[in-house]
Amino acid sequence: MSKKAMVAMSGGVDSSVAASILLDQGFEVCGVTLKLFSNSDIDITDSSRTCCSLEDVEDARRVAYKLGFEHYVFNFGTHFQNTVMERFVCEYLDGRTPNPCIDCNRFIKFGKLIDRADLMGQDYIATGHYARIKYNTETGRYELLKAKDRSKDQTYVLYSLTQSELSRTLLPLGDMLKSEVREYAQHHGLVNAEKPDSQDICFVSDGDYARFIEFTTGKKSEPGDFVDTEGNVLGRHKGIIHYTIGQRRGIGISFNGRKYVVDKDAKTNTVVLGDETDLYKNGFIADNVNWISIEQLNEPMAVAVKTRYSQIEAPATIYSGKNGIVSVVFDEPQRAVTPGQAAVFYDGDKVVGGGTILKSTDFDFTRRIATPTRK
RNA sequence: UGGGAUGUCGCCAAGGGGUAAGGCACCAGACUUUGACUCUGGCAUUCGUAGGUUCAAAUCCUGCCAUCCCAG
Repeated sequence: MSKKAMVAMSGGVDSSVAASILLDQGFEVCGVTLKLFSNSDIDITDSSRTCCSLEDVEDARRVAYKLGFEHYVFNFGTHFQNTVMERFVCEYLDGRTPNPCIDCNRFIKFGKLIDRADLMGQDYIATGHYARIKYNTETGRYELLKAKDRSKDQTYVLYSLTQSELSRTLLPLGDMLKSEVREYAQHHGLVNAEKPDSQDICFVSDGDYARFIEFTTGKKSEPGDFVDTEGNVLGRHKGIIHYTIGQRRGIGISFNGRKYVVDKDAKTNTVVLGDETDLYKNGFIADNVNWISIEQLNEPMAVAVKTRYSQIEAPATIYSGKNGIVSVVFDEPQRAVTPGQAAVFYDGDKVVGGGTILKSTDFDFTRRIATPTRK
């Protein structure tokens, strides 16, 4: 009897091709599209949004119909609001910079969806992510590996997957190039073969996430002071949620050269501006760590770290600390390490694990102590 | 009121007779399943103002206006 796989279908090419491939491989496939919010609830009037719109559901349904398998729509709206959206807003208000896509994967696509798949007697869930999962017989652990198509690799947003989630997940596109996926879609006459890749935060219209936060909380963000690294006031900012570490544009004040947001302080509602060189930090500490290739970090380990989605990883050493905290020391200082963003540790192609950046640190090599950069 | 200095894009700023550099800011694209960064492109028919000299003036001359500094 063939295994059952439930494919999370966004309506885009990737997940559609993933479903088709599983069918080729002999799985008993069903498709599911997640309804995460309705545009009108969150003040989106632009009907061309590419996530959760009616067109997307229709695209997924048409692919399912063409390939001949069942298609369902699950309404995860409340859950999405209580986890992804809520956290997104709170994080920004606290002066951090969240990555909602990672939360969505953790809580929705691989959390809630697996629960639902269980109820429906499914053996696996599958998605159109570009990454690979392999079982290592020596360590007895499921490993998350980079995709064949390095330019599309999505291991960064999947670092939070647990062993049990990995054991139940199929990622059929891990060994394919994006161009091959598009070709496949064309040969099989899938309606969305030419559909543009999705991007930006799905629940925010026209990229104005600050407006979303203000709409959700019903409050305008509080203007405050821009200060330099010495604490001198340089001007007024339009609310701390509008800025993130490393940001240059939108400051609205001209200086001799380029200035960047170097730090934010939610308590004093202050945004610190400085030069590019002020952005480089020697390390950081992370919490909420999830280990994948190892069970736990017993001794310092040399890894390559990614502190943002589109970034070349940097060599570093990770040390385990108290309460599951991990401290990371870069071989070379790295630019704009931002609290709230995910840090993912790699050992070659393998994801060792990852966590959330708590704060950057300046490691003083002469004193051999890691100190917080600023308070 | 004397004396001095300065007025070139929203900000800073080159240019000192030959037909308006550059930086910042801003805008638009590209890149991107987060926020950013980055990249590419756009951005003064005009140089406080009114005249004059010249083939030609932001650049020289004159008046006026404005701002700043020093005196009293």
